[in-house]
Amino acid sequence: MAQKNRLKYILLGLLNRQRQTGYDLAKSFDSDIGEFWTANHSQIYPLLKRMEADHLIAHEAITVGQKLQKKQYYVTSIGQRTFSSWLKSPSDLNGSHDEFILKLFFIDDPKSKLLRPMITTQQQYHDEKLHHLEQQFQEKFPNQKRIDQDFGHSLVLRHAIDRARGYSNWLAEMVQTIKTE
Amino acid sequence: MAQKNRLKYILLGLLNRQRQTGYDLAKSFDSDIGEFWTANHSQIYPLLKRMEADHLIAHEAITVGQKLQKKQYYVTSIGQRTFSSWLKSPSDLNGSHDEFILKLFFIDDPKSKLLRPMITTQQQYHDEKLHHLEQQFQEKFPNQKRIDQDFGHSLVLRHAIDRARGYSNWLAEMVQTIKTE
DNA sequence: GCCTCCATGTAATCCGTTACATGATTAA
DNA sequence: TTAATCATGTAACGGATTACATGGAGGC
Repeated sequence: MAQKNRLKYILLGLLNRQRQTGYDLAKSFDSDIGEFWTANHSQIYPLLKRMEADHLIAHEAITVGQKLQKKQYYVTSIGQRTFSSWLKSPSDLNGSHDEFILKLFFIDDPKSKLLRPMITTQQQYHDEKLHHLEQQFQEKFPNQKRIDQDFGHSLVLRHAIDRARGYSNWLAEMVQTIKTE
Repeated sequence: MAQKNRLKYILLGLLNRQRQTGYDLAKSFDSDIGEFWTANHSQIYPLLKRMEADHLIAHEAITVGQKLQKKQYYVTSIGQRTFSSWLKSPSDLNGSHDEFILKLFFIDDPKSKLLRPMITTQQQYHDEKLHHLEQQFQEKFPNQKRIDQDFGHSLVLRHAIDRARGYSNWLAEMVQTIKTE
């Protein structure tokens, strides 16, 4: 296997909100979800077929006008269980696509019981990561001379630290937002 | 084609610093560059062969001990031109792997003439992006009611804004750092 | 009638991960 | 002598992009 097939869960999540066609799903990646994830229709259509074969979704054929057939997909009960167990599973963020963000996107209810444990797990991870990065910086760039030797690397590492810090702050803010609700 | 084969440029960049083996290159992804990019040896070895066939790199066979042969790769003049023209080309960051960061990693000299134009291009991009995201937030979440309806989405969008803002600040700081040198 | 958008697919190709496979060197 | 590390590869598979391909609906 290559990746984790996160797209499958995105489609389940979107269909869970409302039944729609492959075309509609593809459009979502031009707006909303496209802010942090990409997918093409050529990837979506075959996947929908596979998901239907796996009984995660099903479709209803709808005729528009005289001839045009469109397939309106909806999530089966198996699909719903699959999706919700994915939401509860630990998120691995391997550098690029952030699975945590993705899961968060599908938590519509601010009072969801899932939120708090998800966030605290993520906080642990990010605190460790931040600490690791700061340690790396200390080790690799203890003085200005080293920074001048490896300038780009120092900038990138500093950026990674900034980002991790920003992430941590964002998580902390989120906890506050939930607390007051 | 699928991606942009950025790994090719990473390998060129690393080899440009010092000639080394595929094994050494693979190790880099466990430390330094691994902070923001991943690659396995099973991806690296075949790619090195292809790059050699394309005359971007060449190797010298070295015998260690009695039998062990290792291949020490180095960049050819064609490879050097390829690498430097990549450094100068516009960076597209399609959501996940950030090519700008990657390029920055290879700018060793804080006085490099490449830095300033690279940064200003990136600043334009990010200012636009930040503006776009803020506009999106205004449009989609004009009041608390909307936020409560689509809580996860609002959090994710807010995070994207935070991140873009952090990125912009980081770029601005970088300009300052360069200015004073 | 024509253009835009809706709607659905396949093919070719490349990228990337995991697993399989082998063997040499070196230091404890 | 044995374990860790060095060193290099291939195979299988799935993920993702680009291009190719077709046709209907609806508005002007």
